Amino acid sequence: MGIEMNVKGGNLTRKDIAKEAGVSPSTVSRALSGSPLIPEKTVERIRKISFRLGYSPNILARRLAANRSYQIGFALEFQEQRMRKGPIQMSYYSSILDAMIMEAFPKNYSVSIQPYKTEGDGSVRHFKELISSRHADGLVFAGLTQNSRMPFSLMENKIPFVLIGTMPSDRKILSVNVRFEDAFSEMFSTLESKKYRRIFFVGGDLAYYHAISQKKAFLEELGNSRIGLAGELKGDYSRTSGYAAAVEILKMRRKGDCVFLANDRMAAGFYRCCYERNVKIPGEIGVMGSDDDSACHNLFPELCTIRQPRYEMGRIALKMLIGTINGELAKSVLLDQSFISRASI
Amino acid sequence: MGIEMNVKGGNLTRKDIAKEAGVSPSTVSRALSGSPLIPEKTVERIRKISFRLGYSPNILARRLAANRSYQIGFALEFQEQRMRKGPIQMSYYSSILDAMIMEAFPKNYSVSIQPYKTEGDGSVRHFKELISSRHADGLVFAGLTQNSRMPFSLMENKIPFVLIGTMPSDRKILSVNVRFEDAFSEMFSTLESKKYRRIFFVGGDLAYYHAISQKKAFLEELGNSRIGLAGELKGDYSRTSGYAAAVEILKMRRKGDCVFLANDRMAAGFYRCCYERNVKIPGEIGVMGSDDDSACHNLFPELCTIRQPRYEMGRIALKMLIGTINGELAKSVLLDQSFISRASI
DNA sequence: TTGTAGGCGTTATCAA
DNA sequence: TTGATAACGCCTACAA
Repeated sequence: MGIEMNVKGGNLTRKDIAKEAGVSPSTVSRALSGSPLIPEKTVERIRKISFRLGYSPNILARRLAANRSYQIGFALEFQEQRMRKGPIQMSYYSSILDAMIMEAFPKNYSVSIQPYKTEGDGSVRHFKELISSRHADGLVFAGLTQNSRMPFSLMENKIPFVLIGTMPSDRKILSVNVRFEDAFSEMFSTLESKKYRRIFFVGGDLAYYHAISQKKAFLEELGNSRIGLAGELKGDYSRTSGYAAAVEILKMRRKGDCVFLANDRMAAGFYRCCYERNVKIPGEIGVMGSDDDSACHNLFPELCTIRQPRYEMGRIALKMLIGTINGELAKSVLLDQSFISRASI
Repeated sequence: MGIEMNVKGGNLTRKDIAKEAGVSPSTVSRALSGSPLIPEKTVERIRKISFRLGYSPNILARRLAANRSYQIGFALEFQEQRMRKGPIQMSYYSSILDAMIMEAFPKNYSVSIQPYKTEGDGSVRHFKELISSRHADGLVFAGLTQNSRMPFSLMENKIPFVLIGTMPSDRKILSVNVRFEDAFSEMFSTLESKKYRRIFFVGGDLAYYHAISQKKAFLEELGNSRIGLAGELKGDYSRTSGYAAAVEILKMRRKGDCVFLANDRMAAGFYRCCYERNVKIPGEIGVMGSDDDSACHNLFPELCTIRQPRYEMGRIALKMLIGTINGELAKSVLLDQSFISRASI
């Protein structure tokens, strides 16, 4: 025999199980949700019947009764220009998402991406609706620009949320961020041991906290080292900006120089320029990126980088958020990055 | 003045709006869900009041009443070995997910990832529960192995679902797949025009429909061309298997040879080997991959490849699924790939 | 054109 | 230890 399910036309409900077990619907509810009131024997019997009939409680009803969606929204901005190609830059956030899902799964939460377009206060209203309509119990934001007022408006509206990679000026706002100092310090001592003398800095888009904070820490730790600053260039995290930086840097470079780019993507642009001009890495110039972006694991020689604990950040953010939703107190978290020495220096 | 919201302690409901507007709750419902029964004037008034009070219908109640979750599950297998790093290979599916979300968004559906572990018939039961408990109205599967019985069991259990990249033997099962022939045909004529004489084939993991079908089409179209088969190697889609293939191929290669690898990842492994041995691409050997994987856009020289319309596949799969859920008839779809000529040949 | 009332399937409270 | 029963907030016949 197989499993006999849905013999009945409509939906199977508690009632059906109750009838089959000769108990009342509430007993079924209690038995199935692990209430201590019901004796083990009854629980077992009801469980068996439910399994045999293929019954599982209607989650929609449960959610309504609990007034909770058990859903976490991962708010990601989408760009209409890139419509029909990938308006959400999902691949960039995939490891964070991965972490959030795996963290949510055993807690019976699910994660859904909430795409949004920034448009003044409209988006705050949008999120407020998301919460009050119970689409989600809370939100995780990643990649907000530093000057966004969003977190404050969300706060005022009592929306449960956690920021990833954006440092709020208000302590009460929950966030998960990284510390740059230790990784840079390790990077510079490695560079010293490899006899590098000067370093170029190619920064990221300063609209983001990450870029600002990274630059600050870079310069600070550089000051503590015996490496000299060869030059400072602006980038915007794009591969083309890394390429453009390379064009300049390759002109100015001297023996014993290396370059740090604010993310691996830009480093890939740098590599490309070196490839085209037949400049040897690390022979003629050392190259370092940041993020340990898996898309850059294809570069040769392997790119030396600073790893962001993105998976860990996603995991913690979700944990904090669920805690907050359940009324626990949570505190913002700062994680350490790690310097990954590879063949490009 | 700002927006006055949630002055009331509990939740704002239809009733509150009804009272404010001097109508009954059902009128509010109808007005807000675009029923043709209510005159435009009333609708407008109710809408204004709702907006002013910050009311939006409780989606949980709506879902319960409709007996629909308005959620689509994207079923992805996770690997416990890779726990704490990214057990779901999200980045691989990110553009499909991106597409599904954007397609679902305007239709008021949301997409949530449903991680699962394959374990005999247990997973079918898991999915059946997902549906009967109304966690999701339907499921999208990507990357099932060809010999999986899953689709048939799902079918028997009347679970609405669509497969991406797995060709079911049963016509009644909905799927979105790609045709290989035209792209290969174009590839071979390009190779002819570039005076290539022989080609190596490095296949993918033959557990997948994609790999089987790809190989078949490759050999067929090769037969129609003037290019010769230099050798056939096995791969498993991993970078290391591409590297291993390279080791063999570089030994056997002659002038006028090129190689096709079943995906770009393996091609990246091939590149690495060439880099290490200082073999020039395409000077000493031409290289082609498949998928147009964005993670391989960092390769130099740019990798010639065959593009999978992954975004389009995700979009169509979701459209088909929602159609099916709503009782429409849908038909499986075969999309064309496109050959992307780049500097590596 | 609008209102009334029953139903959706739970959970939780209060009795028994 | 169990059983009624009232929420939960919306949708939708059916009635007016």
